[in-house]
Amino acid sequence: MKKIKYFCSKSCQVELVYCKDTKIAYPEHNHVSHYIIGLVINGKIQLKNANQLKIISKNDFFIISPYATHRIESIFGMYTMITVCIGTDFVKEYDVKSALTILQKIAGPLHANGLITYEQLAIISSAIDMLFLGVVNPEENLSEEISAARNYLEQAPENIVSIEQLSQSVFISKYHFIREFKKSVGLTPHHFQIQNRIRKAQYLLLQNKNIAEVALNTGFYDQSHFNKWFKKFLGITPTEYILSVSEL
DNA sequence: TACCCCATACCGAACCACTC
DNA sequence: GAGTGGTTCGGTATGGGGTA
Repeated sequence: MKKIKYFCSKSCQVELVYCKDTKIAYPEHNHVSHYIIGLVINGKIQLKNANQLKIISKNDFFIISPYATHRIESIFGMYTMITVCIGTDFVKEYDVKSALTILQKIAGPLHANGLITYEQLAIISSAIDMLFLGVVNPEENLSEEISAARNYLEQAPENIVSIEQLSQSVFISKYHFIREFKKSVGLTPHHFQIQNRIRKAQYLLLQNKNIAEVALNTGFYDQSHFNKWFKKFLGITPTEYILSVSEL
């Protein structure tokens, strides 16, 4: 089995990522429209979330709300982890039973192959339960200006737009804009834009578009730069990503 | 397709000044 | 003191070239 395996639905509303014996670190980022449930299968990771550092050990789980900026570091060596990403729309439109059915469909074979235990499956299920019970609520505390800029970068990350243009569009100075954006969103405008470009690229790659085409359609200058950022955010190259994806 | 290298432009953190 | 604008400068993303 490959070190990273992605399982996702056509709509990308439910996605499972299995990272096996890896040291991949994920830089500061957030997920704009997904809840994240992570479970450490083996080893330990360090999670920085809401300015708190936490050590997540074997069989510990964590839940990340949409827009919550976080970072994962592998300071304790190799780790194995399962991450379940559930779209906010999915949580609104479906019930916990639907989510657990999908989980069973994906994780069943992993369990059958001895990659996760029954207990670990149960931990993920209870975390999904918590999500649907509304225990986890995303915090939103944005000014109108920052919200508008964030929406723009979310909806059209491929557009080439400078910080200056962006700040002018919301009628505040660029210096103040960068400060306020980072304070509210957790990432600088540029990082947030790149992150959303990578998300869009993931989606386009699943539509069988070729890598060079995806690079250009997501606002990157060329494939070389696209590859660099893709690997920085996901730990693997676009080709490795395509090879590691199984659709449900 | 996946990397690497390097010069240049741009971003953003830190600091300071100004206004209220 | 808080909020905001301006400046500086180091870091890094970009642009453009290359090789395997």
